[in-house]
Amino acid sequence: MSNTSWIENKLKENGCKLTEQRRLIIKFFEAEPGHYTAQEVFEKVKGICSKINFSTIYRNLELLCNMGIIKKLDIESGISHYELNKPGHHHHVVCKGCGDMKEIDICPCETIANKELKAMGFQATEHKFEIYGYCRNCSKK
Amino acid sequence: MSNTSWIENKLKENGCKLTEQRRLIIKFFEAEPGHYTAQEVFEKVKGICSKINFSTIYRNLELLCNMGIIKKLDIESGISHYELNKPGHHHHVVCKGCGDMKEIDICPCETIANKELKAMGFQATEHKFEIYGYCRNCSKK
DNA sequence: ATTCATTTTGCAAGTCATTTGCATTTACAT
DNA sequence: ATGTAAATGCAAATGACTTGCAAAATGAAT
Ligand SMILES: [Mn+2]
Ligand SMILES: [Mn+2]
Ligand SMILES: [Zn+2]
Ligand SMILES: [Zn+2]
Repeated sequence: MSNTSWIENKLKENGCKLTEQRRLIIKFFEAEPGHYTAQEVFEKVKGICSKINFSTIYRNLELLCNMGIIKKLDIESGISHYELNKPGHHHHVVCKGCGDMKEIDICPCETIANKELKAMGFQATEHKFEIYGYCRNCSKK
Repeated sequence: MSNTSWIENKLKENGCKLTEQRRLIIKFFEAEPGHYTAQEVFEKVKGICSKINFSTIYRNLELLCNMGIIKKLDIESGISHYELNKPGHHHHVVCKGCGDMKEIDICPCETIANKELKAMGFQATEHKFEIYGYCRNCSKK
């Protein structure tokens, strides 16, 4: 009766093996919700399993993305962030000062975009909405 | 009395020199409005000025971005697109089938996001809003 | 517990877009 | 025509990410 998360069950169901590395990556996302780069995941897991390799991180991040367990965010040009894939969806407010990423639930598609899309015969599958600027702390110089 | 564009004037005002390469890059964006990768700009300009180098393309794209003449778009993970920076701003609807990028003028910030941002004391400077999916042609399989 | 097919890993090397250092060339004010 | 700052071409470097492959680990079947 280990405290196996739904994630680990989902992996098993799909014929994936539960390696220490994989467990640690998952545990990290579950224990410290946030938006992380592959580098950050690597460093965190490396603290516990020092033999882990970067390619293992990438391979597992991709696997977890494909299974819908985590989500890849292209917030910053040239570097991906990953977050646990919560039900529903949300958008981000990103501070260019401290890098903090807050989440917002307002969604442009529900309110304004959908009718425009229908008019142009476009089948939308996903969308991105991010706001950049300075948070309260960073803007008070 | 050459038909010098406002862009070339702006460059001169800032002490930039008008090289053939620079002129050609600008002319391309003006003559064929669209959303281009550095590669695409390179190929187009190379057709006229065969000695042009990729680093010249990148250096000029950055320069033109910094001067607000063109805009860098991070639509696709890992590859930047550039477009002429029109007055006002707009957003994009991107077809995952044919790659076509249509522009839309509806803006989530004007209608919904601004009050939320004010409430959280966030000073927004920019935002991104993109919709992905399949255009009329691509979705009729 | 042992066996074994299959999956996963570590490692090293490879991509690919973009950047950088530097010697040479070019633009343009004088 | 000259001088100087700016820009270019070239080659090498970067940095995030990917891939091939032999060795190791997992877990289902004995
Ligand atoms: Mn989030
Ligand atoms: Mn556009
Ligand atoms: Zn949304
Ligand atoms: Zn907008």
